[in-house]
Amino acid sequence: MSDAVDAIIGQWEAERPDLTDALWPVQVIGRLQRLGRILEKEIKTFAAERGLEMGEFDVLTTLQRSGPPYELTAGAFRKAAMVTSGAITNRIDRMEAKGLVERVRDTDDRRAVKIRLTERGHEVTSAFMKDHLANEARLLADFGREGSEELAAQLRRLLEAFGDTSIK
Amino acid sequence: MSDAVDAIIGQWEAERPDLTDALWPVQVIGRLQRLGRILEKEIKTFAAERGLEMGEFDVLTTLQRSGPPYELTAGAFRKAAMVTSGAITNRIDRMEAKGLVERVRDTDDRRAVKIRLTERGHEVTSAFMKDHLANEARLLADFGREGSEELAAQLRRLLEAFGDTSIK
DNA sequence: ATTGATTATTTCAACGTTGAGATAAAAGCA
DNA sequence: TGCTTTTATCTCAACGTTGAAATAATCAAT
Repeated sequence: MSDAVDAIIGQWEAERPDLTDALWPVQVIGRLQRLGRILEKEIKTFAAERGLEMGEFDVLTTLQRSGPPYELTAGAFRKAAMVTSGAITNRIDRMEAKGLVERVRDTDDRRAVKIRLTERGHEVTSAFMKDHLANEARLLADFGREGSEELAAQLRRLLEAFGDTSIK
Repeated sequence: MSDAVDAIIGQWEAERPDLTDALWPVQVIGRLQRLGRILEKEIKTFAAERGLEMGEFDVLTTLQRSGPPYELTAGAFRKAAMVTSGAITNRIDRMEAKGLVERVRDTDDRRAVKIRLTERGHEVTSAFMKDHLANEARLLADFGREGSEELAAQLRRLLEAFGDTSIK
């Protein structure tokens, strides 16, 4: 069996035989890139159907899973979402306008801004999380749960090799 | 050992125990998303150091590996790069201004536009491909070549499950 | 041959992110 | 107490992508 990445590697071997021995990383990185893009589109569509931008979706789930008091600083989001500070300001502005989160000035450190999930934000998140997970299960249905767990173990090893060992 | 995704799943189990049985897809999809973002940033940085946008980088490599006559239609790029038609027009405009590619009207089908790699585009691509692959090998160095091949086999299975079996 | 549907690309406004600079508060140190 | 450095967030112009509408050429059917 072969996929799109096999085809790409085959093209390189034909056109640039001098690179043949150096192509092995493409087998992993090329596939991870493709899978990342496919999944991003799927989840973006899911979020859009609920009137949410993907980044907003991210903020809501990050807040809910953080547990009481359901608030995190803007900086914490920046790191969790791997985006710049401008993007976070922008997201929170939009979400505050929608009533999903509210800004609370930290009393100890007045530079910091805590983003708190509102009651409405809580309801919205609770409402879609189950469907979201069902959607992800659907995506992996053909691949199977067993295969998923095997694959997950290897992906964990790779993330560790990249030093991605914390959500902070 | 545990990574950022293990931490995320742990948070969900604590905050939403009702979802525990449905969390298994996150082990795969959460990790693929994180890896995708990490790799995207790495390659974006590599391209930027050579004065290229990531999308431009993509066009150059797609053209070179396609072999003689090093030309493809705009539509072929749209599909290969998984982006919209507007993005392709934009990319080609920029790259044409840089002298990396040129537009050639197809004589058979005059709706179609062939994008052809110029001599200069060829040189630029040849110049960075070796470094690009070395950079990817560096990223996977800790994970190892053997582990990479194992992982690649499973990722291929997953891509096939998603129906990603062609570069067309 | 004419009409309608389809296909390929371009145009363009809206959108979210980036990244540098600005603002402001806190921390470190003399 | 002052002074500098560091930290946290916001501001804003530039940038690339999206997605729908426009343009133009080909195909299909009668």
